[in-house]
Amino acid sequence: MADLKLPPHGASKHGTNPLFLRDEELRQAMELLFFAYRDFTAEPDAILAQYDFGRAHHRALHFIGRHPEITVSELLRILRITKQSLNRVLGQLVAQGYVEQRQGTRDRRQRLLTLTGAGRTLEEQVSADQRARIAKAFREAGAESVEGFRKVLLGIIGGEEDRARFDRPGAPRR
Amino acid sequence: MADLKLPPHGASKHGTNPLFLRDEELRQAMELLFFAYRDFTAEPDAILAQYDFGRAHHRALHFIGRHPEITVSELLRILRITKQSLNRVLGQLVAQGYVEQRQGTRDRRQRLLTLTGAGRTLEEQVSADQRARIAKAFREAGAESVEGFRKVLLGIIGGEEDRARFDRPGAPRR
DNA sequence: CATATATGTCAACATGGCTGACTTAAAATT
DNA sequence: AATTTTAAGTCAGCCATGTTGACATATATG
Repeated sequence: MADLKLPPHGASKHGTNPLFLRDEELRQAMELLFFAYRDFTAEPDAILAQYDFGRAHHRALHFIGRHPEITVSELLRILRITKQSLNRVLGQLVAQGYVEQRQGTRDRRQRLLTLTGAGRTLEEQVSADQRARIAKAFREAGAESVEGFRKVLLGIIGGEEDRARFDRPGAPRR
Repeated sequence: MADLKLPPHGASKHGTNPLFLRDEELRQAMELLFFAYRDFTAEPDAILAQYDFGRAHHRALHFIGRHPEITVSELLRILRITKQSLNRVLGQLVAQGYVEQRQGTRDRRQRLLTLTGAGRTLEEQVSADQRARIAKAFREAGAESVEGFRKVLLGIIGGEEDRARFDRPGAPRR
């Protein structure tokens, strides 16, 4: 694969060889992901900077918000970072009153994480632009396109565990 | 927006209030983007590490590959990073023979960037998993879904300039 | 000729990843 | 009951990649 002899990647937008067309299609998709993600994160990053927080804080706020009483290990599994990295961020969020830790009852080793009121407010504020951006894109693209968007992104996600997070009750079974 | 009183973000998967349903839908989309991007970048990052390169190098390789003779300022505009950040990365790629710089002919201040053979080989290798991943997702989701995926991601991208990059000759005009 | 533009460079700093080593408390196993 | 495993936290240091600010050079443009 690495030593295929190919023309410059951008060279055959209108080429006749279907292999090149396919490559062009795939590389366009890569770029779509890059640009969308770049613009998707720009605004939240700017708002967070005012709180001396970064994208890492937002990710923690988001997933704690979505899963009240989430355990530290589950959060680590989702974010795929080390516990040292997470603890730095989590410590700040707890110290500044955005996240609460409670000892688990079934397993008292666990520290269950939940947003405080301030935490929910902050998350709402930080994600407002992202939600508006997605809403606009969904509205413009239409319901069918939204379904396609979901299907393709699900296909890109690697683990069955993570895909299962998006099972929808009323969705067509395929 | 920040002081709306909402239940925990994950609380109303089957709720009856359409506002909550909408919020849930939007937040799911945010997560889809997060997980897809996380898994999309994991493999390339691992391969690049063997060359003592990072994701920033990959982005440069990708866009130089897609746009041979791209100028530094155009690359900066795409990546939205400072020229100091780019130069660090670019310097390494040039020093190690993956990227060539040529003086522009029309404007001799410009340094036109192009991948060398080694650069193309490296980019091919690093992006192989990404292309395979997208190809699999496209294949499983079907052509209609791919169209929807494109439309939604285009809607997420902010600037008209960047959207124009994806104009397709044969695409339906809507 | 004066000014604006494209590029490069030096220095210092911040964020958020990482590894490795070690601790504590509680659960699970033997 | 003793041992081992697990969940979480901590300290120390490293690295990649972003930032700002100041300044330099060559070339294009008015």
